[in-house]
Amino acid sequence: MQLILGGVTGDSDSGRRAAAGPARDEAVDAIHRELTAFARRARARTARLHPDLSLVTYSMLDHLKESGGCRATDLAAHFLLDKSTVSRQTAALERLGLVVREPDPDDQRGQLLRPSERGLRVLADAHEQRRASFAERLAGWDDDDLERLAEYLRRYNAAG
Amino acid sequence: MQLILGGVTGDSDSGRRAAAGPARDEAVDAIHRELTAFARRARARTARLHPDLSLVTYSMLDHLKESGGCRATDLAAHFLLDKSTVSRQTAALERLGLVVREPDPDDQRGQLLRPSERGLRVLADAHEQRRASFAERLAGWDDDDLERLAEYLRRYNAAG
DNA sequence: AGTATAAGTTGCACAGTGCAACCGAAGGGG
DNA sequence: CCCCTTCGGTTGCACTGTGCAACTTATACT
Repeated sequence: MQLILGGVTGDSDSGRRAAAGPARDEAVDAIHRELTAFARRARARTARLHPDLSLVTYSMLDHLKESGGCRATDLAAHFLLDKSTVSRQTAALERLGLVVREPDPDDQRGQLLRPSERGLRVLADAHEQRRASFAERLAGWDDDDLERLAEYLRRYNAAG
Repeated sequence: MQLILGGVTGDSDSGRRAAAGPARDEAVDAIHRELTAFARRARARTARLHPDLSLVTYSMLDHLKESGGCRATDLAAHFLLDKSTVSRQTAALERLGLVVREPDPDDQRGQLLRPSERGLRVLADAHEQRRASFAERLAGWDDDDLERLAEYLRRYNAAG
């Protein structure tokens, strides 16, 4: 997923950046508040959409697909989770038949995790449900605004 | 917290809005992915910042301050949580001495919840910590971009 | 070879959550 | 005026997600 955008002032040489001030503080506050509000609701909402696929397992399965398969340790690093948590979630995904394990050819200690056929189908289904829910929420938005918001969020998360 | 902004095309009469297309789908996908990535990390991060004040209790305490005091039921409605969850979280806040209960003068069944003196102090402290962490993350951002992002998020959450 | 390191699993504890059952106080017809 | 409903709140129960620590096994390095 790549976005090629113009118009977002990511070039950090603009003279007005990082100017402390009340307006800026308010913007930071608002971003803080709205992002946490989103975080709070996301968990509750996604739990209802697809019973077998929580927010976490969905994200993991998605990452396995996007990365073309990786080890549990890589998942833990990517999602900033403890390896025990990853171990349990991947075990659950395996029990559901959504991922398959194969020995890592490069390192006999590790296992490569990949989505199974069924995993890919369930993922596509869940993805479509979620995308539809998002699209509905964003229905009234201008294309330019959508692209700017997408780029802002990518920039924000990339910084962390 | 109010932001008065220009430049955000919230007027939904623009001719290019809601035009389905691959670019728009990619933007929606990216927003979906980045927001969930944020949600995933927010919980883990905020848990470390202030041990007594989780993301949930912090948000509740903040809402009690901003609303000037409200009932548990109001918190549940605002945060889309079960009343039992709110009951437990507010009980925890009370045990910590961060909120006080007083009988609701209008309805003897309910109790008004307010931050205590100490609650206000702890809240201000936690707020400052979080704001600093956010400000650091957003240090390289142009003021205009910050305000646009804040407005986008407000608009997004308001729609839900 | 022997030791340190890395991947993964498992036991344990704990927070957050929802549902259902319950209690007590208002409130609204009969 | 009394009963019955409704509403605010608490508690018991179960379940998920999580981290830490201990352990197992396999690799890597000196």
